[in-house]
Amino acid sequence: MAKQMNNRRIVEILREIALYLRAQDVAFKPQAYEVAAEGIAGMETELSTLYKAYGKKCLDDIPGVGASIAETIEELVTTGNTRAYQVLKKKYPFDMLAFSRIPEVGPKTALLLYKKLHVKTLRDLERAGSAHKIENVPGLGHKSEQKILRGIAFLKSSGERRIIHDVLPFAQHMVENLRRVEGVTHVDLAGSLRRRKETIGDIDLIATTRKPKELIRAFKSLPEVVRVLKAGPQKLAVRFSLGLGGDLLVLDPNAYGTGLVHFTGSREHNILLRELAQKKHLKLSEHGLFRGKTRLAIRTEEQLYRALGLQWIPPELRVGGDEIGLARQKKIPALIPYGSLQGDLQVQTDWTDGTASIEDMARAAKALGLSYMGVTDHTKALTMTGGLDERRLIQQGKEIDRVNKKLRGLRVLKSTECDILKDGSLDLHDTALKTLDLVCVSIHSHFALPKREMTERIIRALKHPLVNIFLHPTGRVVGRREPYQVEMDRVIRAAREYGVVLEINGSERLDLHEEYIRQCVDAGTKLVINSDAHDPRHFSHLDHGIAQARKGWARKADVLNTRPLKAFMVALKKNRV
DNA sequence: GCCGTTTTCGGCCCGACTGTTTTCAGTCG
Repeated sequence: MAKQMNNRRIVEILREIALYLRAQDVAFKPQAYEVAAEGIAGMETELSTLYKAYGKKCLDDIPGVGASIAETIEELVTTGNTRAYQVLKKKYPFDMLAFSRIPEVGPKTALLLYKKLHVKTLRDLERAGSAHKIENVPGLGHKSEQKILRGIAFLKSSGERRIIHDVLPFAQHMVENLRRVEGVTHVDLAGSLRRRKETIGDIDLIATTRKPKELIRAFKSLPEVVRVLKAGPQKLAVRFSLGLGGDLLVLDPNAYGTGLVHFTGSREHNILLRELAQKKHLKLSEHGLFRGKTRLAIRTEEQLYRALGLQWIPPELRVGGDEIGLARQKKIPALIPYGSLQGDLQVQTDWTDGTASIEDMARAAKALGLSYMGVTDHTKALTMTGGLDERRLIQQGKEIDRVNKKLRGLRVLKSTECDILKDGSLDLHDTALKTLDLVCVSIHSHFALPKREMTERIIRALKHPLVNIFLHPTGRVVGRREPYQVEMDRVIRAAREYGVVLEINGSERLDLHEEYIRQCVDAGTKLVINSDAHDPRHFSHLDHGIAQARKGWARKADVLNTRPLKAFMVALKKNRV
């Protein structure tokens, strides 16, 4: 194997090839490269490892990857480069990917800038703009130059996508304010926020109103809106104070369903829907579903999907993969509903690195409608958090007894986030673990073990007869830490075999990734969704955990903490063989 | 370059907005 080729780099190369092809007006191929790139972008498993294990046939199941792109990927994985890309790069040696990230600059403009100004990097381009060279390029002008310079400044300051945990509350606050504007009948989130992608690149809001001018004025004057980029009667593009851009789309109330689908996306999902409509001799756009010039009476999303012969598809599944085929066969399951959790099995307190007492955390959990909560403070191997040893753990049990006596309506469970040591043994003695209601385990050290060794280490821990739940199973933190190297298919099978439940962690870890959740669902490996709260405010993470589960096609029955305490404990013990 | 509930060949999504243009191309979602 040559240079390490990770999925991120493969996706970049496929996207850049697509841009070069678009710039040269090549028909249809760019779309093919983009679809393949999106398919790979949604995977958590590295193609290079899949390829090592299964060879080229591991590429068969990726939507949009056919014979030719499969060869390209094989070339990338084995040699670290590909002929198709090298040829393009040699002909046009400039940073196409970076230029195209500038708002309002696409592949054609990017290529034009390179050809006329011989600029290769963003820095070159910025210099050319400052020297007023861009405005003299035929087809561009002063306004374009200003826009490009502003765009580059924006790129420098914003740093691309943000985690949904930061963006969702920000966007919901705007939605609430806009709903109060006179004449407004609907305001909703659309785009990647509604699909609950783990990172968000822009914020899309959609609305209907009897008084469009009032709504547009109110939107422009929101404190969150710092700059208006475009302002038509139906569409406004702005930049928000969070450092992201976004749109407000004002829809015809008679076409709210089709508008909602259109602006929810994904782009790839929409293309598949419109192709399907076309095959039925219909035309689909944000304005409705049309037969000839007549608009069919479609008011809701459900009606639209039905008219296309499909089950309604929840936004979280609209990725442009296999969801449309399964919807045609009526095989979209009832996903786990938001708000359906009855307990939270991972909560830290001020006994270690949490900010609040057991009692305060319990009251916060109860206020959110939960009826049980597991206290999972760290164990002694994690010295920097003041992890508990056996003696302190038993002391903590007494405090939990005290809180349980005092508190009605919520049961605090004695638990632990027990460290899995390097060799797969546990950080606490069985005698202490036996005093607990349930035992959770996780990894916080030796992240860099070779894959085989890491897998054996984890499986040894799962085999331990007292272990119930494996927390944040891959160690990832969105945007900050890559997952450790581990054979997840083996872990998922072992969890099922030994009756251990895998956690979906709703904090900024979002661990498990949805790809593995779907594998768990298929394998019959049970799941729980936890907040990993270190503070009373963190129970809101549960919602992100549910979104994650939904993206992984999980149903209520797959997630054990949707059950009342008694049934949960029965399922947890029965799950153990 | 991909794909199949009319297809292994012949198709391949739709409209709003802007800028630099005298009628349209490029970008975006």
